[in-house]
Amino acid sequence: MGRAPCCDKANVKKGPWSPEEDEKLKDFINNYGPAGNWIALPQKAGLKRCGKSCRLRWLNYLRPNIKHGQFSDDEDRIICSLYGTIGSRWSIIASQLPGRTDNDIKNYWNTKLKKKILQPRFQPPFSFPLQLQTQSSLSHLYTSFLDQSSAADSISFLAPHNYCSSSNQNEDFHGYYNPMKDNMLVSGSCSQISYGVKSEEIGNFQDRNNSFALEDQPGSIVDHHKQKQRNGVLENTQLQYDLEEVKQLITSGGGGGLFFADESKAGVMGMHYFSY
DNA sequence: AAAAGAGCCAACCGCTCGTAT
DNA sequence: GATACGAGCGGTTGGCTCTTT
Repeated sequence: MGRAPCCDKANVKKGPWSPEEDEKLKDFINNYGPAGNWIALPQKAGLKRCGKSCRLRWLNYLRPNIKHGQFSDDEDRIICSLYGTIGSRWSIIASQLPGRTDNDIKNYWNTKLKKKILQPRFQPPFSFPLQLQTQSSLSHLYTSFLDQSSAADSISFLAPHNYCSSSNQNEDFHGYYNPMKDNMLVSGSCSQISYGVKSEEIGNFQDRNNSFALEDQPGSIVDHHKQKQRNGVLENTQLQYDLEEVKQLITSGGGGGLFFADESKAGVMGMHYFSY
């Protein structure tokens, strides 16, 4: 037996709210407060709506100090930064932006901000093969990658024929680029994209001193970059994807374009790659 | 001017979590 | 500890508006 419905679906109105309904809801909440029992509210307020619908309408539209309209650059930055850190936890992100609702931010991210920030902002210091990898040959590439690494059950993020990067500023991740030249790998971290010659062990390779900063802002990003260059060797960070997940991630990117990693496994967010 | 496609956003759905019993 | 239930959350959708052809 399933769970009892929260309201009588047959007798509740759906769809856009009318001004009269808005007034009823506002009046009721102004008189009795927003807290309490949302399920019982519609009946008390004389509304033919589901309690959840009332709650949503109040939180996203009717409550005081709601901010609608254009997001500022500062708000953009906060959203991007938090998304990079915690992912799509919209309610938490909204809590950092007074007047904004989680729904608003979610819509804004999905329709505008995501496209905006995924525009490549810099050119890599080398040329990638121009032809796009075909779906049919993708499996060969990452299969051979697995074979070489002798890691049959896990693999680091691999982006065949793609330039990979991360917008995450807190966590370090290394993504790999595996172009036709088998001896070259590209590693991306939260602060930099590097490339180098693969050594015997997958994941350890010599930095060819062609690292460059992902961001040109002052602060820890640049410091981190220097630190990496001092070390000379970039170590691998296994992200623990199994083969099927890698296939899924890569193919869901359509052979190019972008995808977002599952941060619960990768420990990073905002990972994306571009094809050239 | 009309049709088609893309963009946008309010609202819904179904799930998880926390709490009371 | 098990169960029931409301609150809250994130993903998705439907339909309206805007833009392009």
